[in-house]
This record gives sequence, C-alpha cells and structure tokens, in this order.
Amino acid sequence: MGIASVEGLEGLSIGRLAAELEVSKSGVFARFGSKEELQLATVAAAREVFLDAVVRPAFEVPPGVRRLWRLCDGWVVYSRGRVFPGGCFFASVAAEFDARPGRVRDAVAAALADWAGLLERAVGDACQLGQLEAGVSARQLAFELEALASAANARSVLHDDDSAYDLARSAMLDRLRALATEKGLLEGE
Amino acid sequence: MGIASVEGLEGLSIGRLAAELEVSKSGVFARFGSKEELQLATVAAAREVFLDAVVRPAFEVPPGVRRLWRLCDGWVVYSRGRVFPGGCFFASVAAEFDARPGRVRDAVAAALADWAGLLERAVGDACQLGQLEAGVSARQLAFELEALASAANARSVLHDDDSAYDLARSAMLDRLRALATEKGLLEGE
DNA sequence: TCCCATTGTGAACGGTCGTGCTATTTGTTG
DNA sequence: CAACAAATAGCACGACCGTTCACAATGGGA
Repeated sequence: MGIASVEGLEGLSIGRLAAELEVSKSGVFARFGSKEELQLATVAAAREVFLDAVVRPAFEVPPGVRRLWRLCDGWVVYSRGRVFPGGCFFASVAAEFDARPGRVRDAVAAALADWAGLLERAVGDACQLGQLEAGVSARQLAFELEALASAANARSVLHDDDSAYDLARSAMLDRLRALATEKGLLEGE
Repeated sequence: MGIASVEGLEGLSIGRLAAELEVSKSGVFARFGSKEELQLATVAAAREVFLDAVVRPAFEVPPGVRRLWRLCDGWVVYSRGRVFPGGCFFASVAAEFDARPGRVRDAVAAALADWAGLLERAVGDACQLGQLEAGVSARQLAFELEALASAANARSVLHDDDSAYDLARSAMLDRLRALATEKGLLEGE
C-alpha cells in the first residue's frame, strides 16, 4: 500500500516488492497468482485501513451533523497524517486507473462509490434528524465535502503545502454551519 | 498528450508512441533525447492546450465576476468535452507524479500553481472591483472552486458519470451568487 | 553537381517486467 | 521418525523498456 500510494499500483512491481521484503520474486508471485490479484489485494487492504482510520471512528458517534463532521475531519486527519506515504491511497490509484477498464478499476471505483454513498447517507441522516435545513440535497452536499477533501490532499502532496488542509477544513465548517439548524453542534471545531 | 492522459506519463513509452505514429522508436527518441524530456515536452504541450481551451477564452471578457465564472465554466466544459481523452491531463499527471521528486513533478506543480494563481487573481480582481463582497479570501474561494472542478473531473472519469459536472457547476454558481454584490452578473448561467 | 547538416532507420545493449517451471526448504500430522 | 502439504527459492522465458550507435535517406546552399 505504501509503495502503491507513491508510485502507483503499476509501480508496485513484484520484483520491487520482493526486494523490499527481502524474499524471492517467486515467493511474492506465488502468494497472489498474478499481478492483477496483487493489485486487487492491495486495494482491499487499503480499504480496510481507510475504514479503520476514518469510518469506524466516526461511527462511534450517533448519526447527525456531528457524525458527518467527524467523517470530514477524520478524512482530513487521515490524509494529513499520511496514513499512506503518498497521501490518500485511493486518490492516487483512482487517477491511475480511472480511464483504464479492468477489474482493478472496478474495485477502486467500488471503494470510492462506497465512500461517497456513506458520506451521502451521513448527510441524509443529519437532514432527516432535522439537524440540517430541509431541502439540502444530500448528493450535492456530499459531493462538495468530498471535493474539498480531495483537493486538499492533492494540493498538499503536490506542493508540500499543509495549509490546503486548513482551507478545506474551514470551507467544510462554513458549509455545514450555514446549513445546520442547531449551531451549537459544531461549536469548538 | 492523449496517451498520457489515459495511461499516465510513464505509460507513454517511446516504443508505444512510435508504433502509434508509425515511425521508428529511434526516430521518436532522437527528437527528445530522453524519456524525461519527452515527458516535459508533453506537459508543456498540454499546458498550451489548456491555455487555449480555458484561459484565453475567459480573458476575452474583462476582469470581474463574469471572467471568474468563465474560467470555472470553461474548465468544466474543457473536462467534460474530453479535450484529453482521459479527462483533465493535469489531474491525471499530478496524481501520478505528486509524490515523486524530479523535473517532471516540478513542471506539473508549476503548471497547477499557475492555474491556481490565475484563479486566485481572478477572484481578487472581482473583489477589488466590488463585484464580490469584501472580506472574501481570494485564496479560499479559488481553492473551493478548483476543488469542485477537480472532483467533477475525477468522478466523471472514474464512474462514467456526467452528472458530476452538474453538481460542480451548480455548487460553483451557488457559491458565486452568494458572494456576488450585483446578482445580475450571473443571470442565465 | 557536390557537400553537408538534418532526420530517420535498424539492430543491438542491458535491464526490468510478469510468468512458468522445477527443486528445496519448512512445518505439521500420523 | 516418516510422510506429506504448503510455502519459498532459483532459474529461465519472452516481452518491453530506455538508450546507443552506425548507417541511409533527404534536401537546401555553395
């Protein structure tokens, strides 16, 4: 996952991985059966890491604006903290495979669709609980929040510029505060 | 540029390019001298294409909110229209090289920094002309607008989902309308 | 017409890639 | 201890990579 987040899933070669692990190339190869399976296994593993880092902590608080904010903030912390050395694993890998049909692309797309759906549901829940103004489109707001997060990741990695995360965080907060019915829920963030 | 936007600048191999052009490998190689130079030339060419597609048309209108909107809308049209077959060239290539030091990364980073600066200046101009509410942070608003554009590109390429552009456009318009002093400037968009 | 610089070709190099194959090691079980 | 299954190693393969070099075509100026 570390190699792939920096060099891409194609840069994650079996020989390279074997050298890094100080095992034989065949040893690595035999475990996966093909390069594509290695890539798929890497995506699956990264998905689990992401769940642990972002999703599960947020689900410790009940649905609503606070959980939604925990998802957003958790994502920023996850990217900023370089859980993967090349920034968000899925941002790197999605850009690499987005225009190349195949099982890897499908797996990456599914992972990101999951995340988008989760975020959208979090917005929808907050709406239904009356914590966000009625008439907010969950799809729209979720899209905007995710856009801010991804942009912060991209800019910070490309320009070694941590301040992008502050821009994203404050944009997210602004957006949520503007739509929240109980302003107190986001106090002190 | 086409190959690179789909397969990445590393996937743009000299042999592959030679085959596509029906020339010899050495012929292609001799023109550039090294693979890195080919990559740099590709980035430079893409920069020119982007200028023609997005920047120059927007600069046909005077500074202010309308030019700013033209930049945003032009970008969406540029990405949606697949000026490059793999979506925005710079989105693909930035994700590929963002964590890999070298001259290519520097060139890509410079191109994107240029674009970010341009957008920021466009916001600043609109502010100074009194067309945006005072107290708007140019850096902040430009960041948000670019984030929406990039997210639309990423989602549309990965999921073959054109609707992301509508989400981005309407988010941009909402944001600008909320901050614009003369609402009429964005009428009919 | 001759010369020369430019441009392109073809073959070859060392290297890495993914992938098969065949041994060999390893660890568990009867 | 013997036997067996699983894991690992070693080696070779064909393909493609970037790069080099010697050579052939080309075409404008002397």
